[in-house]
Amino acid sequence: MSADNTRDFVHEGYDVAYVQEKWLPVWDQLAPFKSGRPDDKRPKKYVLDMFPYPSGDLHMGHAEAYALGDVIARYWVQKGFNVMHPIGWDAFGLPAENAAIKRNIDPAIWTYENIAVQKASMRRYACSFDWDRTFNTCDPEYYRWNQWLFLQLFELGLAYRKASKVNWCPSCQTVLANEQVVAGLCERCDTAVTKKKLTQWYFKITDYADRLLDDMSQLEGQWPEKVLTMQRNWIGRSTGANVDFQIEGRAEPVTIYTTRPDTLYGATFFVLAADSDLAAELAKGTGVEKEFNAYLEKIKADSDIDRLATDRPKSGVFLERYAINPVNGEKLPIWASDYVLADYGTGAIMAVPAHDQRDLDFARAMKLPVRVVVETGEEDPSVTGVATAGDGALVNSGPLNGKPKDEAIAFINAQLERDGLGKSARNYRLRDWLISRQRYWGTPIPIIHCPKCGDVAAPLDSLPVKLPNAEGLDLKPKGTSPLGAATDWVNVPCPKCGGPAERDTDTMDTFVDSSWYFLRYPSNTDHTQAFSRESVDTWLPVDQYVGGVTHAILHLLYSRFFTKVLHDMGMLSFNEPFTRLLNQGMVVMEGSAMSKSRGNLVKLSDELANHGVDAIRLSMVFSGPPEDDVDWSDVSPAGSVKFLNRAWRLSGDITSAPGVDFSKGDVALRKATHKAVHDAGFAVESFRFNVAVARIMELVNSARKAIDSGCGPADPAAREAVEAIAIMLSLVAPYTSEEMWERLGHKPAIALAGWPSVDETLLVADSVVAVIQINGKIKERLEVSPTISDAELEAQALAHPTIAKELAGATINKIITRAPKLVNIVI
RNA sequence: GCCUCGGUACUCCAACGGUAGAGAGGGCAGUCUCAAACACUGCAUAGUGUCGGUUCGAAUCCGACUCGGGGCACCA
Repeated sequence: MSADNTRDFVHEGYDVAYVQEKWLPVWDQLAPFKSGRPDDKRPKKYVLDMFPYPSGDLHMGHAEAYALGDVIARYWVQKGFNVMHPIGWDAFGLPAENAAIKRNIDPAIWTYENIAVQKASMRRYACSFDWDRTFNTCDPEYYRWNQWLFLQLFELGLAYRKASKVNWCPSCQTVLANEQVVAGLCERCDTAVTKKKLTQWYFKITDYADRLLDDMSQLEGQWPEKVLTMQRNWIGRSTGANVDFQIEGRAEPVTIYTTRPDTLYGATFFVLAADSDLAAELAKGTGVEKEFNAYLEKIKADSDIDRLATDRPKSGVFLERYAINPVNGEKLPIWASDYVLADYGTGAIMAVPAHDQRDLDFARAMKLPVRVVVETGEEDPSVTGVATAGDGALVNSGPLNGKPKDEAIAFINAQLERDGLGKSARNYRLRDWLISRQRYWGTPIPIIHCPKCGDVAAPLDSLPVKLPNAEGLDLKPKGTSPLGAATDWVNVPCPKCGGPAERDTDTMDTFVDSSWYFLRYPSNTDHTQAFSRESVDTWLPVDQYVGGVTHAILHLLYSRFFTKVLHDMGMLSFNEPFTRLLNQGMVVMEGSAMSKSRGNLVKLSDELANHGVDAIRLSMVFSGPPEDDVDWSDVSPAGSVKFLNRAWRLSGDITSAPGVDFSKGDVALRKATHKAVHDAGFAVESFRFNVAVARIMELVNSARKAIDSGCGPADPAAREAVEAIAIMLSLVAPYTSEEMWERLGHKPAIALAGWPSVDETLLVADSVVAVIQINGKIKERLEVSPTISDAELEAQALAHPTIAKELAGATINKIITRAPKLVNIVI
């Protein structure tokens, strides 16, 4: 038996590794994804993937995210759009610094090496990025504009410095923004966060709280509802009233914030945040000063984790002072407790234990009175221990008696305002964004501290304020910025008075870098400005943003904030940076997140080596809805390889020549083709990529059958089907489809072949199956014309022997007919 | 505790209020082979978390419950 004979039994496949090597240089040369050529008349589409942090090579998570983003970008290119699909690197940050410390090398070297590795991997992964638009945030040409933007915010009063108790990560040895503390732990390293009093730089994002909240109406239906909800929660707007209470023995009144001014008559005590200045002031000189100080020490030692425990008993100290309720003159004992937060509202509250659970818990712990002022019909809170928050008629409340909640709130607000005792107010959970970091590998804050002139902006012509060379600096975290040790760098003359002054030694939170990077891609090589107005007007806002839900609050909120600030500065014409958002899920293994320590890590490089790029991309896209997690143990890359080979073999079977007139082809197969193209396109546009792939698979099956036992390989419809398969497959499997395209007699690049146009007349089926129901139960099926009338279908149904038999002797009450799909006879 | 998304066959997942099964994985059988793998063909898996409601008709809409994921959680 000769080798030639055996080959007949071994089905042909293609050499994945060879094909990958074959096409890359061709694509480099053709640059099918270059955007913004001057004569480009196609309408624009900005498709953006969240840029990666360069920590080592790409992993499975990247492979999923970039596969999905690529399907979208390639789809719009096929649909005739001028797509900008850029990539860059979010290259500042702690991992580089930690790696540098460990290996005693410059973080810059580590970072740029990793970027080179990732970039090469992305190219091999066939990402449709426009490589002429890339940049890294650690390039001085980029972070210079971070500094410029900082100074603009400084000018506007939106960047300011204040001393405050801040979140401190003892492991990272740096401060953290509120958003970076998750359940009391450092977002990055899961270390318990402590508090530290420090003078730090902030961005005044709270000035934009209302707009960040209200403008979300524009994003409704375009962003995942989940993300919008998370942002709303995070901003946490509440409406209520500020009310002034006199304090016995103090000239100045104290203002409290409440969301329930209607319950003012139900206040039975008054609580100050124990760590507030006012609590210390009121405790001073009283008999309980010692006790108060001891309490203060105790709560300072408590971590955020302790504070967040839900079953934590209430604690506090009675200050032996009294506040006067402005509406009824009652004396309310003043307590200091840690259940009131110093930095929310005014750090002081009126306690209404009957209608607030926290106040009730405190009242019960301290044996303080409870007075019901809203009749909700529920049981007495002082008995049940459950505060009643519902609506009802007010009681024990003077002029408010009998009014329902909303009316009472309006009434009391008006009265307080009239009497000068208070007014309606809003509060937010959102705090200003702390941007200083005590680390090396970030953007230096361009401020010079002068003993005479104070905080002075670095002159614009001195930008970028470059990082001092890492060589010779001790980068080990020690709680103060490593930049402080670079004395030559730190000591500069004051730009205002020329006297000796010092640079700010902190660097910026890397979220500053990522808050505007999407504005830079369109004019990434313009080093005279942060971004060119013209290019931004052309390309922005981003039409489609793709990234993980982990950034639902941090990055997306900050980017929206920056966009609004830049809009107000007249630099942007739009308010919201990302028109549409897709959050992809994570890649997990056997139900849990992949990690080295868990021992369930799947290496992307291994998967690519075993199955090839296309099969991995296909597996990611086909695994399920994009927003769901992919469990790698559920997917079969081998199955993807099998399918790609099946599709590829079709391209070798076609015997007609390119350009053949499809309209002469077999109608049945043509219908299958046009339906698949129509449905797959619709599925892609609605992010149901797995369904789009299923439609392609169906067409592959139909084409296989048609070629083997139907119209045959020479029929024009066979070519039409296989060309459509190749083009649709090009979104997911670029190598395979390019190879198919060549075998079909076409020139590269298939990426620019154009999405097949759909002939609407071919979307109508020849016949459909109608069901006949009796009382909603299916009894028979009829093959009918899709254009059959209700009357005709009904007549056919009633005439059907089985139906007629079933109906014999029965009274027909009603017949529902929905031609051409069903008839339901109710008896 | 509050908010939110989800529960469909052995597995991953489809299904404008109208035939529960598109597609895939895994399984079995056949064709091919000396045999196996590949490939091709065929087959099976009666299953919409539970209870109720609306409807001629509910996986789909409504309510309650349950389980699972996610978010928020002393924010007055």
